Amino acid sequence: MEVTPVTIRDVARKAGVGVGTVSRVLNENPSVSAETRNKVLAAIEALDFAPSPIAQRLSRGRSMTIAVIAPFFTRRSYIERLQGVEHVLSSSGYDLVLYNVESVERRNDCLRLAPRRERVDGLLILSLAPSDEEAAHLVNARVPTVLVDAYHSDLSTVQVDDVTGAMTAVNYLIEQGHNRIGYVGEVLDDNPFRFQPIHDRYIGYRQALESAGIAYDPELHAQGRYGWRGASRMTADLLQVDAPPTAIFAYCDTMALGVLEAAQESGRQIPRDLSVIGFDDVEIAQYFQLTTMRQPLYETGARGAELLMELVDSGNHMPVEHIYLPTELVVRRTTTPADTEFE
Amino acid sequence: MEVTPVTIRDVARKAGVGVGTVSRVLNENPSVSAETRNKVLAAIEALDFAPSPIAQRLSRGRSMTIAVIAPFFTRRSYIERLQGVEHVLSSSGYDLVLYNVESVERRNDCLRLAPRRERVDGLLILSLAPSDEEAAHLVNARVPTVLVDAYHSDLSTVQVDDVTGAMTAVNYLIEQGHNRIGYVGEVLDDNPFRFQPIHDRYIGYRQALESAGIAYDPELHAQGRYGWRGASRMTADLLQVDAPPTAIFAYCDTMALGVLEAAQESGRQIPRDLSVIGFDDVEIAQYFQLTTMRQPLYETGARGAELLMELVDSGNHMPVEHIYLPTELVVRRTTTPADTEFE
DNA sequence: TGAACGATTGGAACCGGTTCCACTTGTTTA
DNA sequence: TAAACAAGTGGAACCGGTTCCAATCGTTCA
Repeated sequence: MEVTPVTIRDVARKAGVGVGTVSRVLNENPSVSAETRNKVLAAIEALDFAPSPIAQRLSRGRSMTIAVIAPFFTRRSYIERLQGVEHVLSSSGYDLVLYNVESVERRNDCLRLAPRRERVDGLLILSLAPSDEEAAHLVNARVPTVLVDAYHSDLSTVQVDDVTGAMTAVNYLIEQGHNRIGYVGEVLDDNPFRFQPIHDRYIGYRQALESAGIAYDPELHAQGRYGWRGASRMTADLLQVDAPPTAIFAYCDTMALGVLEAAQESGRQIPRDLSVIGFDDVEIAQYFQLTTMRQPLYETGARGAELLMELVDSGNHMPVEHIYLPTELVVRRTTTPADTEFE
Repeated sequence: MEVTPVTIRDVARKAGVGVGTVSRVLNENPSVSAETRNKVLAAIEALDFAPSPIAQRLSRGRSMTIAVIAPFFTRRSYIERLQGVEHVLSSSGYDLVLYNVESVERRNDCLRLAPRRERVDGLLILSLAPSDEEAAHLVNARVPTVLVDAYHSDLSTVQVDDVTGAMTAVNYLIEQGHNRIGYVGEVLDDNPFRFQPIHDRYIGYRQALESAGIAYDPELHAQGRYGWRGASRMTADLLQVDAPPTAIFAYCDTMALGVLEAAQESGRQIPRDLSVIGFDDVEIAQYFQLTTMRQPLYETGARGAELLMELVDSGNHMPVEHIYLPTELVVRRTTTPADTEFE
């Protein structure tokens, strides 16, 4: 018994109508009489017919597919954004084709090749900022594109204001009386994926210090990779300088975990001896009672997908839009005023 | 300036050949003379032509698409498996269409609707065990299907032996001299997604106790949901019974975190007062120095994808295969022999 | 009463590839 | 020298839908 591919013509024959009529029934075209519609529906039922999405795509000239390019590594924040994207896309009938970016070559491949032809109706890029050349290529190919957690002036974007977020975090520490505030962050100069927040949060840190009249001390600024392990090593070094920091702002919650670990290993108590503030508010931050900047991860993904849907529906004829979602300071138990006396 | 869709016929005209020849060049059919091939390649280059994947799919009768159905929640373990899947698929030229399952209805929708017609060439289902009826439906639709982290006798599967894994974990605790061993797990009787490990790890726990001659004590078995928060609450209760456990086996690392938290809140020191062992070995387990059963998450995903590729290439004519990957006990710092004296 | 009109409907053409059959040309075989 | 054969190529038919144009038929309007 072979699988018999039932086509729209089989249905037409069975129902005694033309193929156009069957197609109209499938597409809920109102100009079909109730009687005819019922005949067709009965035939569809009897033959267990389902239209071929591929044939529909070819004849409609739309792929009903959105490509999502994401570096989903191991990091929680990418997952949460991806969930927001998936949720919106799945309820709008588009297929989500996932391209994972795990190397810089693949990043470049994806940005160059994905928009080729009518392969996809839209492109949603997570966290990867295209170069001017790449952006021009995307615009030129007329593929509706939205960037999430990344910026380019020529493309619509959904982001969080990382500069302001970082400033808020550092300002909070300053308000608490800290003035030796360390920053444990990602490597600034070598950023092959072009992650925007790496740059912006550092800027926010610098600006907060500057506007409070605190001099930037390179000794209190550590850069490195490898998540919490790296952060832990960097923090260990940071805590050994002559005038160690009384507070540390970490680039992300994962790195904040490393900060906490190193602080404990150096015999410090949190928050008495060191205030720590993270960024992202991923789930584990709650477990550690970590004070952090919440950024609406799921929402940026969802909002980006919604924007992309609008862009696709408009035939890519919408003005470029830059959406910023607010961050929020979440105070938990890893921060405290400077010089607090504990019993 | 409109986007001009360049077709194979434009290329044929430009190169002064027939469309069949262009198609042959595209598909690297050897029966094209070098001279003709060069003419065609030049025309392709000149027109910046790229074949339409959709048209290829329609005429070839293959969608070059694999649907991945996954409950990717918030849990790290799903992500790691998904990464393995993505890696294999992306290097074999198939598109990965992601269906996230976040509710039981969506689970049922996906299992019923996804295999409809030639929508996809293959189906990879993560962690969701189909019912007999659903499995029959899948077999009947002749869609190549592989289950990862789930079992059904009629479908190929890639799994870890959870029963043995759990036994290994509990046996280790028994060898360490523990005989009051608690189990903090997921709810057994109400398992709407039909997650297999929920059942199997419990069985392993029971079998390990039984073969060591230790009576199962329902008071030491807590069931609940909501990740570490739930586990934390359950553990708090468990530690208040008359003869509290000296060791706890947690269903997964996330729940083990809750166990650790509750133990600390009850004033216990880990591992002196309570040994804790988890399952999965996700990244955070290293941070906590958690003793756990490592299961090869990435590898199960990758292996499942490879198996699916073989199945697809064979035209779905391969015998059903059940692959088991080994688990491994990873001893870190949350377990210790019973009655150890610490200075 | 005849023309004009709206509601339905059939089906050819089309979307952009692949594939197979027929045909040409040059070479080898009997 | 004719027949057989291989290599290379053109193009119609096809994949399974959608869409548009033309045709039919019962009404409505002048």
